[in-house]
Parts: sequence; C-alpha cells; structure tokens
Amino acid sequence: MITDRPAIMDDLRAAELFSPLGADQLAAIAAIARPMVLTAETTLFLRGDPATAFYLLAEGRVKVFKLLGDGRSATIRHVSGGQTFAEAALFHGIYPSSAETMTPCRLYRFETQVVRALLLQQPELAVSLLGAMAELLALLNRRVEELLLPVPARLARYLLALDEEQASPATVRLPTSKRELAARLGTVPETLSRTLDRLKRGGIIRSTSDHERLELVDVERLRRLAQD
Amino acid sequence: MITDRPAIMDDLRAAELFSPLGADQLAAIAAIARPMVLTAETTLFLRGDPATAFYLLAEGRVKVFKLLGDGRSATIRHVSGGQTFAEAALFHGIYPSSAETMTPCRLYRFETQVVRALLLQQPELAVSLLGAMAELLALLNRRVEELLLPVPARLARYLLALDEEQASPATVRLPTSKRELAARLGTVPETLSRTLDRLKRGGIIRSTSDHERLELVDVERLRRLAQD
DNA sequence: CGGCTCCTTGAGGTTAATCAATCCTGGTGG
DNA sequence: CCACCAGGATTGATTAACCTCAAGGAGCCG
Repeated sequence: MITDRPAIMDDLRAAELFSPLGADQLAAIAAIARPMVLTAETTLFLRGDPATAFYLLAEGRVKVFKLLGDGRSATIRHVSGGQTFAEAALFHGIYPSSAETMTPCRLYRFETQVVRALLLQQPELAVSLLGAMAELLALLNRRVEELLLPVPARLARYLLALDEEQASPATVRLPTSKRELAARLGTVPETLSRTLDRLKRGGIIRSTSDHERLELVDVERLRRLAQD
Repeated sequence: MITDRPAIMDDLRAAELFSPLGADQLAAIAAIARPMVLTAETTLFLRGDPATAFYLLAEGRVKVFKLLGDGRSATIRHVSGGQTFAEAALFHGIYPSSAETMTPCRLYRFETQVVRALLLQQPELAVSLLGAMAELLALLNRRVEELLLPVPARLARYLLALDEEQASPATVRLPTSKRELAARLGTVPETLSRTLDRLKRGGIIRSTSDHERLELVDVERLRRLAQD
C-alpha cells in the first residue's frame, strides 16, 4: 500500500541514476520531475507510442516487455524502486517496448524536451546518465547471451544472480510469480515448473519448509549448470 | 594473427558505440584513446580493482568473468571486436568483474578521469554518446526479442533489415559467411542452410544466377514470416 | 591429384512448446 | 464451519523445432 508521500528530493537521492549528483543538480531535476501515482496493471506506454518521456520508479514494481505476435509477452526487464526506465526515449521517437505497473506505483515522469535542454546545461548529469545506460547495456548483453543457453542454465544463472543480490546465504526468495519468472527467462510456466522439479530431484535446490524460499543446496553444480 | 595496425579512426568508426558519432567527435575521442596490444591470457583488471579505465576491443576476444570463491570462474560476457566493455567504470569506483584476453588482442584504453573531463567539457559529445548508447540499447532490445522467435522468423527479419540498408531493390548480399551468419542468428550452420533451402522451395527467396546474392521474391510472405 | 575449408544433406535424438487435465490454495458466500 | 470457486501451479502426453553427429559434395590452392 502506498500511503505516504516522501519529498521529491529524497526520492531522487535514492535513485541509482541521480544519487551521485549534487544538491543543486538534484534541485534542477526535481524542478522538472512530474510525480505520479498509479494502481497495479496500469499501462504506462505501448511499444510504438511516441516517446515523450522517461520515468523514475520511486516505489512499486514495473514490467518492461514486448508483446509478441501470438499474444505471448517477453519480459525485457523488471524495474524496481530507485531505477529509471525508458531512458532511450530521450533519443528515439518511439518506445521500443511496452511498460506497465505490476503493483501500485509511485513514480516520476520526465519530459524528453525538458531533459535534453537540461543535459546540455549540466554535463555532469549527462555523464551520470551515460553510466546508467552502460549498466543497462551490460544487462541486455547478458540477456542475449542467456537466451542462447538451455532453460536449466538460464534458471541456474537467475538463481545465482538472485543469491548474490539477496543477503541470505545460499537461500533465495523468488520475487515474482512463476508465470512472470517464466516470461523473464524466455520460457513458459510448464517448462519452468518441470525444470525446478528436476533441480530439486537432482538435489541441487530444495524448498524451505515454509515453501517461501529456495535453498541452493549444491551451489557448485548450479554453477556448472549455468555454464551450459 | 594481428599484424596490421589500422588507423585509430577506423577502429573507432567500426565500434558499435562510436559509429553514429561525427568526425570531429571521433577525433576528440581518438585523442584520448590509448592503443594497446596484448597476448592471449593477459589479465586486464580484477574484480575489486579501482576502476580507472574502460576499453574498446578492436580485435581479438576478451572474457569478462567473476572469480568464484573456490577458484572457478563464471563468465559474464564474451567481448568480441568492435565492442566496449567495463563502461561502468565511468561511474563506479571499483570493477564489478574481472577481465582477461582469450586471444591476442588489439584494444584501446580510456582513462575514466580523462573521459569524464572530456565529456564535461563537451556536453554535445556526452549527449551524442547518450544517443549512441540509446541506439545500442534499442538494438539489443530487438536482439532479445528476436531470439524468442523461431529461426525462420529471425532469418526473415535479418534479410528484411539487410534489404533496407542495402540500396539494391529486393536483393541482398550476405555480408558474412554462413557460419558467421548462423552465429549472428543464434543458430548453427546446418539449420541456417536448411532454413534458406525451405525459403527457396517456398518461392520466397531465390539465389541470383551468379550465386552472389539473394533475391527476395515474395517480400510480403517474408514479412509475415518475420512476425512469427 | 590430395588436402583444405566451407557448405549442404541426412538420420537420430533432445529440448522445450503446446494442449489438456488435475491439483492446490486462498477467498467467498452460504 | 464448510462447500465451492477462481487463479495459479503442476503434471502428463504429444508434437514440433532444432541441435548433434556423420557423411558427402564443391570450390580452391599447393
């Protein structure tokens, strides 16, 4: 539930993209940020829409995805708090993907016109943006590589990455529904279910007793699986 | 074997990241690029090292990886010619992964300090780079989307894209060997061969009499194929 | 000619999508 | 409190795609 409304400056400071900036620059950005609050399952933009803005997600979860011809959807990216998305809107006339909220969200909208002017005025901001885009680039590179691997390897990589970013030792909590995770891995729920089952039978992972999380029992074999 | 030494400008122009830039901007970048030639199995940097530079790989192959606790290594990314890596060094204090050459390599090193200074001095360059990265981002987005399609659709898209960028009307010249093309499409030569054959049998494409190029006979059906 | 590389062709096996049925599980109303 | 329902998750059977392995061509150069 989203009830409180933190100050814009706090949200900006908490954003990966803006945190290195000084107070005056933050203020300049705050001046052009347009706060929004959305309910879950709200479409932000569709692939092909004229790209008039990019977004900072302050709170909630957003899914960036492609709608395929047959109605399947392929998730490009899960955005969570403090991350920006659709930055490419700054230079493209058209959104290359669609985006919708998965949960109630609090976010900020940045009009491309206004931002461009600001970038030329404040080069430090442009440099920060470059860094953020480099990060995204690396992420997508990894994604492309992953899609060439068999499903078990993709799942293994996902679990290992999750384990690194979660503090718990060799124990992960899946942050999404199985359906969403399947889309994220470029597969279907049935295959994901079977693959998880195979990992469990193989003694590589195990459900915790409360069925809330997954224990990575044999990290070594999981790593080998992730290689191919 | 690395024998020749092409001009820096050619290497920069051939780089995915820099190719959209203008000549003067390329020159500014060339001025701060530090060329290097390395033998195979040379360590470029280790995870945790202070991030002092990022790199453009002109020729050869580089592996970006994480060293795991037990001495094993998990490859994050294989870098090949024309790609930059460790761009995140621009705004992170520390390398998040290690990197070493897999083959003899020719590459360019960019000191983060120097680059940052240059970008701050020339905001237009920073904005141009942002544009180039946005372009790359869109490209990778498309790549991810494509990999979820069946091989014939990927091939169809490739042919259509090629036709658009080549002047000839509904006739394309494959710019690479079949082997390379197969890799580019995320498949193997055998499947590519069979798929091309099927398109020919279906009357969708045809080899020119000199076997040098492909004629796109039925562009309409090719487009439908590309959808899924 | 032999040896080489690249491409093609063929047979067989594996992976993963599809279609359909069943099983949970949490929520709802009787 | 319980029967029932709806959605997600699982399981099973089938099918299609595509990779692998192996065996030919076809051009090319010594």
